[in-house]
Amino acid sequence: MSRNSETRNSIIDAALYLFHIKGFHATSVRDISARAGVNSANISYYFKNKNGLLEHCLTSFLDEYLQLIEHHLETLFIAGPEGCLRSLIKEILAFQRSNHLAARFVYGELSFDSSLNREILSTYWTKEKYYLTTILEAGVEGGVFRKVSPPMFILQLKGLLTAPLLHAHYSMEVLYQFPQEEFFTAKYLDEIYEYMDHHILNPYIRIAAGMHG
Amino acid sequence: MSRNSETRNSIIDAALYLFHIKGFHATSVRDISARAGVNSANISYYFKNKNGLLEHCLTSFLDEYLQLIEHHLETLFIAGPEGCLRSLIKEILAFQRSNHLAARFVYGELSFDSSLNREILSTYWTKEKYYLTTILEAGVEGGVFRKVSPPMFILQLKGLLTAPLLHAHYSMEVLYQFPQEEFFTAKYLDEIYEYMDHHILNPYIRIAAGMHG
Amino acid sequence: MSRNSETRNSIIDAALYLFHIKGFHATSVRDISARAGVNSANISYYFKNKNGLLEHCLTSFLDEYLQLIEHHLETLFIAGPEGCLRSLIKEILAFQRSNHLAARFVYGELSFDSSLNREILSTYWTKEKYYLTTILEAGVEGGVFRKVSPPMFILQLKGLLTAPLLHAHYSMEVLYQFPQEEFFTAKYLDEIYEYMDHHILNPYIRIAAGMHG
Amino acid sequence: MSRNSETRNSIIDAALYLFHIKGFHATSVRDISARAGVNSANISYYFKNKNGLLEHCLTSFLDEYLQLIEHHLETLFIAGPEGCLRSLIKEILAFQRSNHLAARFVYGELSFDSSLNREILSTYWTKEKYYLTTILEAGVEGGVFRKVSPPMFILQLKGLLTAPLLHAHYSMEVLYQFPQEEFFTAKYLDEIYEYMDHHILNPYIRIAAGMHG
DNA sequence: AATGAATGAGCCTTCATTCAT
DNA sequence: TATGAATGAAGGCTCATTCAT
Repeated sequence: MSRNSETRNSIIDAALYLFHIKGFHATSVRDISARAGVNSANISYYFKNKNGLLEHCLTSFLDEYLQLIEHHLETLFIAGPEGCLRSLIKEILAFQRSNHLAARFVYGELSFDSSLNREILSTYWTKEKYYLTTILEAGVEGGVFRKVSPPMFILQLKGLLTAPLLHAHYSMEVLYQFPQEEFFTAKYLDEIYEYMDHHILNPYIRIAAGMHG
Repeated sequence: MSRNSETRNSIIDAALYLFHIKGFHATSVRDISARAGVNSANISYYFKNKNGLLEHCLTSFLDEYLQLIEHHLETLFIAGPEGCLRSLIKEILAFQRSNHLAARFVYGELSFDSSLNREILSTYWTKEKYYLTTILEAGVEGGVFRKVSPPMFILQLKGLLTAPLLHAHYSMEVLYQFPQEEFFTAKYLDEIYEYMDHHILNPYIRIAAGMHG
Repeated sequence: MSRNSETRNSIIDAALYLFHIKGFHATSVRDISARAGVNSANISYYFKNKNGLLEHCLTSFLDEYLQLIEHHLETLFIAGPEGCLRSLIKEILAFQRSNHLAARFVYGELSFDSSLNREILSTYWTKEKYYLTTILEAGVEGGVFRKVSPPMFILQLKGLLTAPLLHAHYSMEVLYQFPQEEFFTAKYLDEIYEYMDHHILNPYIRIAAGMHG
Repeated sequence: MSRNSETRNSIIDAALYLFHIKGFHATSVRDISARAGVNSANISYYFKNKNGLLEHCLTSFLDEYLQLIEHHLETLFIAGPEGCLRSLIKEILAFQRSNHLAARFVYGELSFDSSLNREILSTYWTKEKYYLTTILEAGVEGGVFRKVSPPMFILQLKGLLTAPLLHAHYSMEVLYQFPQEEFFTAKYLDEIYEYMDHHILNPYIRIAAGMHG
């Protein structure tokens, strides 16, 4: 039951794709195994059951995501709160773009109540919140950020960061914006920067520095 | 097959609740009929099938939502683009709060690919986009709004407006913000106003008017 | 879900036959439904699941069996302990013969450990033991029975009564005795009577009465 | 494929235990291999398949059992029919007690119809019947036994001998008799002796000898 | 001698739906 | 209008078994 079997990987790939397209509950293990080109009993073999496969998809995505933030936090003292937050946002967008299958599915499936999800996700999001709050408070203390309410800010930031994921169909088919394209991400990043500039940067400093219009 | 049978209504209530809790695919027709206290054959009788019930839930929510915008658009010439947009945002938040069962489920289910959804939803969202764009362009033309890209703005606005819905669990269990409480909605509205002020209001006018910090 | 649907009855008949032939675990719900000529979902519909069907077969057999003993006990004061026990044995053999499908399966399946069986069966057997012990003790007190140990006697009696069931194949294919035939039952009943005469009847009374050689 | 591999033995032990607890069909190959602490492919390797393992368990038990009777028959001319039968019964009870895992399972599984069982078992039981009949007929001819019908007697004897096995749960949980304890076996042996005395010993001889009350 | 990977068949159950009443 | 009976399809999962190593 090696961690790097080809069968195992093909199952994960198929699952990510189908979960993201149809959602977890609308995807059958037979769907997954058919797409992976393997026998469906392998899902039970490698992940115990369908939920185990879900759990693996969730945690492996979230592990990487948290590591990204964690590693980034180390730059807080070098880059300062503003630089740190700015580059963090950039990297999160990039990360979501390169992992958009998992990302969309995690955020989508997340809305629904499942004890499984809740237990797993709470842990991750609590850590994420802690990291973000740390950056914010450092900024407020140093006078570079306004005195924002961290939860309120985090919720809005999350809304902005995940909008291209959660409204992907809408974005593409109604707005003709294609979140997967590099061009879009660059533009969208600028928008979030601008939001950030006006919303949490301390205006006096901003004006003093003559930054960002 | 009257439109106002008690049986019919109890089915809708049960469906909305369960769809929003577990999602469409994880909810069985028996779940719904059990919660509604009626025989499951009634679902076929009133809505043809499970998809018909879904369709009804989607469209009745979206109908009301679109009407809200539509009616609002009529105030465009009286209140002006800024006032119109401002009060529209307020009403959308209020509408989502009082219809949060349907709202959360519509946006959640929306992420997934289903020919049904696609057909139904595209029509609505296209109209919504048209209305919002109308307001925006009126504002830009009148000089009260900056020259923003409507799609980009709409996507961000959507992200902000739906964040309390789509990240409801996260909001409550990690951030301790409770989107259903009136207090929250009021505070969140202010945040969006502030975002709007900085993000699309023409800065010269803003400064001239000495408005909003 | 009426208690007397034809579908329901055909399922029970098929189940009893197959359980007794192949045993519970070797019988699939498809086997049962195929033999009953109904859709396999009906098993779930009428008995919740395969275990529920088993449980029904067990309890309905045991209910009838216990009632038989219970009704019989009422003759204790009329027929006296000896007559009562004698006719009880006769009726049990007759009952087992006319319900041999259920009987063989209940005693056979009983050997195996299943929390289900244990819970259900214990209650019944405890009652059975109580009834038998009542008869025995009445006989001992009245001097008509020897001072036998009730458990020991009951175990042997059980062994004798169930032998034609539990060793049915052996009986038929090796010994050429056919427990289902009336002739066999009559002969076997005599054998048990004889065992009873020598084994628990008080010898002094027996000799005095000049009974049974 | 040596006959005495440790792996092989651990499989047999695990199988005997699980077959006796859950029955053959309720026991999976994985259950067995897990309990034996070996890879489940070993079962194929050593016994061809699950049925082969069953077959081995049956035959190795029955071989030993038949040998026991066979060896015993040699004492017929020394000990005489009564002594021979008496000590045979004693040894069968002892044998069943020390092999109760296999014994209970063999008799339990025996009830069910399986071409496998039938083929295997018939041979053994036929031999057993032959041996027992030989003893009986020797006794009848010598005047020490009454003219009993061998099949009838064998069936009853079998019922009595296997009662503690086949009604093991019942015996322990309802009657509080524990067949595995030495004390029980001794007491039970006496009971069977008494049955034998009254049931097949020629009464004149018995009275003349003044034996056994 | 023994294993882990992989399979196809089959398991029990639940599903959405139909239909006579 | 509303129901209970019944169904065929599909669900997730476990099974005994094979095979290369």
